[in-house]
Amino acid sequence: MKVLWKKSPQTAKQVIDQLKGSVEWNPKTIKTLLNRLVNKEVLDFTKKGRIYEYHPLYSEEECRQNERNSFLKRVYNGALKPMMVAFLEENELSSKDIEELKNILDKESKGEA
Amino acid sequence: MKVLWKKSPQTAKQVIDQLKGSVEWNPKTIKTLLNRLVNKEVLDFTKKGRIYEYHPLYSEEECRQNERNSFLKRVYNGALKPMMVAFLEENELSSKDIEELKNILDKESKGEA
DNA sequence: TATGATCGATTACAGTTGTAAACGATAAAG
DNA sequence: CTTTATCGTTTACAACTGTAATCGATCATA
Repeated sequence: MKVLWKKSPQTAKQVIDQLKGSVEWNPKTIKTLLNRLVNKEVLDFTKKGRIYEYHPLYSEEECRQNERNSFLKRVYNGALKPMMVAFLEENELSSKDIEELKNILDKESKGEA
Repeated sequence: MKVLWKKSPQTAKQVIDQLKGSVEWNPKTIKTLLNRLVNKEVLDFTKKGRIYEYHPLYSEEECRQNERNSFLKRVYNGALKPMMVAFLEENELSSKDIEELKNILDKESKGEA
């Protein structure tokens, strides 16, 4: 539902058109979802005549941060390293990515005396 | 609900006792949950007389793996490196952990020629 | 101005989850 | 043997989610 993160504000019709092709939802369904997101206070809108322009109340990065924290807590009880190890062990990374991650780790170890 | 991962099999009563203190659920509630987990085929049981001993059908690590994959896909569209970077940037790691992670990364870069 | 298309709001309805009580069978206690 | 406590099973019910149709108002069109 967060086609609105790519561009905002957008009217319901615009959102529906965006989603056409990517998912197979009835336009009615999308209206309902927009409505519910407004009720949950994650979207807001401004009236342009009788038409609403919707816009997100939270950035994609804010949501990701929430997701990261809750995932880490729920699945790993907050233990970061074991989680990192598991991800590293089951996914392949390009050597470039590996270098970049090592650089970040280096910076971290400097950050704390 | 996965006190059963720590020790299994266990009867409903044992599970209830385990949970006493950690969470505030009515024993009835716990029975319901056990039942639903059996229906969802994530728990199974063997009858000991009229009492059931429950045991998990999937290991904790199997579930974690699922959680990891769905999280990575859902929140990061499967892109591992950005996810790693975000986790590293918002959490502190001990220098020991940092070293260990770097070692793993080293091994990975050797693993692929 | 009457009519049909379109908007957002309201209502629908099945499935899942949180939280538990009621029910029927059996084992334990008197 | 009767009463009571204890099992697992079934039923309850509200909130939330997936998926949409309907309704009342308004805008566009004939």
